[in-house]
Amino acid sequence: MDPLDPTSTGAPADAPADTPAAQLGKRARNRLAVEADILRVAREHLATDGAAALSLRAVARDLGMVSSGIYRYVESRDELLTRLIVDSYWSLAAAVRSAHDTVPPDDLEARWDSVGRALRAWAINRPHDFALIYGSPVPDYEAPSERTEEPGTAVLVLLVALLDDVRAAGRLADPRWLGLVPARAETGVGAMLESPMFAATRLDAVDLTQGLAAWTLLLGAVTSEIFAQLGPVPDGEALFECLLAASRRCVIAPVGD
Amino acid sequence: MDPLDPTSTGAPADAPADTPAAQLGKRARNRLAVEADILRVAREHLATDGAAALSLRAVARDLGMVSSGIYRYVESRDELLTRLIVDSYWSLAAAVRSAHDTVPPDDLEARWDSVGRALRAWAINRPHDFALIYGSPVPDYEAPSERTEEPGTAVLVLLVALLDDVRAAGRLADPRWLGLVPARAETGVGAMLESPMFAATRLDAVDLTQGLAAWTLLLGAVTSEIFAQLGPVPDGEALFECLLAASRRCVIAPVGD
DNA sequence: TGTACATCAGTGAACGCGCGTTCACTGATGTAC
DNA sequence: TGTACATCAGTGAACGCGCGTTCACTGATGTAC
Repeated sequence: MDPLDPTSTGAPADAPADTPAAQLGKRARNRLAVEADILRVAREHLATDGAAALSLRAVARDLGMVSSGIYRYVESRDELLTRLIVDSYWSLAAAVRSAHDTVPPDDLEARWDSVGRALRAWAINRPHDFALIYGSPVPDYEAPSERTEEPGTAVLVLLVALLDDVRAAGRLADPRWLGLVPARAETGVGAMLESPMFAATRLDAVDLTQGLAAWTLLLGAVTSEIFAQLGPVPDGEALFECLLAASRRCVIAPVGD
Repeated sequence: MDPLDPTSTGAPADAPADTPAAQLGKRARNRLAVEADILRVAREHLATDGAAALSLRAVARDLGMVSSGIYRYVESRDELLTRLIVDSYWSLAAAVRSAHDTVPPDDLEARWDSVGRALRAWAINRPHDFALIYGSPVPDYEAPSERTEEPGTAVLVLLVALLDDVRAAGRLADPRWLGLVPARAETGVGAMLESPMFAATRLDAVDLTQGLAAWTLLLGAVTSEIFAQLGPVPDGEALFECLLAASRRCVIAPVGD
C-alpha cells in the first residue's frame, strides 16, 4: 500500500487515534485490520469494475465473510463509496505534497512541475481512483460535502500557496498573454477570494483566474491521457511535458522577463 | 429533438437511406419510428441514471414493449451503448460545426470562440451525453473503434482545419510563450502528423502541440464545469469566457503582434 | 387481382444471476464488581 | 482473582428486486406468382 497515504494505512478519523496497535485489545486490533482490508479490497474492485459496479456482497465475499457481516463495518454501499472518495483525495494530496516538499521553495517552476508530475503519476498508477474523484459523477450517489470538502480541496490549497509565492516573488505571468479581461475575471471568480482558503494570500481575481487556467490545463492533460480522449498519442509522457510547460507559463513568467 | 443532429432524427447508416418515409411500407416506417424511439428513451435514461445503469428492460418497458421485444431492434446492451455514443459524437460535431459555419472564415478568433462556446452549450444541455464521450469509461464496455473513430474525431478535424488556417494566415501564436521545446513536441506528437487527418495541412509538431494545449484547456474547462471539479464557482460562464480566451491565445496571436 | 408463402414484430414464460439490506442467532471478547 | 453480565463479530436464511438473454409462439405485413 502507498506509504504516502495517511488513511490507507489504517485508522480512520473516528477510531482511537494515536494509540499504538500493540496496546489495544484483540477486538480493537482486529477491527482496524478488517477496516483496512475492506478499503483495500474495495479499491481492488474499483480498479477492475469501476465505481458503479462496486458491491458490498463482492467485497465481503473476497474477505471470506458472509455478505451481511460487512454491515458491522460499513453503514451502506454509499458510505463505503464516500470512504473510498475521501481516501483517494487524501492519497492524491499526500502524493502531491510529498513530491512538492522535496523541491527547494524558491524554485517556483520546479515546484509547479513537481505537482504536475506527481498528479500524473498518481493518476496513471490508480486510474480508477482518479476517475472516482475527477471523472463522471457516480449515478445515484451524491458525496456528502462535509466529508469530501476538506480532502477535495487539499491539492488546491497547496496550489494557492504556490500561486501566492509566485506573486510575492514578482514572477506572475503577464495576464495579457492569456487575453484576460480583469472585469470578467472579477465577476467570474472574485467572490471565491472571500473563502478562508485565500485569507493568508494577497491574490486578486486575475491572479486566481490565471491559476485556474493553469490548473484546468494540467488536470485536462491528465484527464485526456487517462481517459484516452485524444485517441492514440505516440508519446504520452512527452506530450504531457509540453502541456505541463504550457500550464506553468500560464502562471509563472520566464526568468528573462 | 436537436435538428442539427443527423442521426437523432432517424435513419441510421444501415437503413434505407434517402428514401422519403411516405413511400416506405408500414413495416419500414414503423421500424424507423421505433428505432428513433429507442434511442430517445435510452438517452432519457442516460440523463437520469447514467450509462452504467442503462438497461434494455427499462427502455423496453418505457416503450410499452415486452422486454424481449427490444431484441428485434438492438443486438445487445453494449450495442445500444455504442449507438448512443456514436449518436452523441455526431450531435456534438453537428452543433459545433453549425456554430462555426455562421462565422466569417477570416475571423479566426471568432471561429475558435464559436467552437468553444458551442462545445460548452452542448455539454450543459446534455451533461450525460458529454460524460458518455468525455467522462470516465463505462465499466466492462469497450467502444468498437471502427464505429466510433470517425464520429469521435469529427470535432478534431474541424479544429485541425482551423489551426491550419491560422498557420496560413501567419497568425500562429509564438510557441515560446508556452515554453514549448520543439524536440519534445516532435517525440510527443510528431508521428500523429502522418494520419490522413493532417494530409491537407502543413502543420508541424509544434503547431499541433499548441493546438492540443488549446483543446486540452478548452475541454478541461468544460469538464471541470460539468463535473463541478472546482467546487462552487460564482459565475461559471464568466470563468469559461476567461479560459476560452486563454485557450485561444495558445493558438492565435493577437493582431498587434 | 387474388392466393400461397415468407418474413417480420411483438408476446410471455423461463433461466440463472447478483444485488442491498434486515433479522434473529451463536459464540467469542471485554468489563465491572 | 474469579465470576456475571454486556458488548461485539460473524452466521445463515430470507425478502424483494432488477438484470440480460433465449426460445417457441402467434398474428400481422409484405412479396412472388
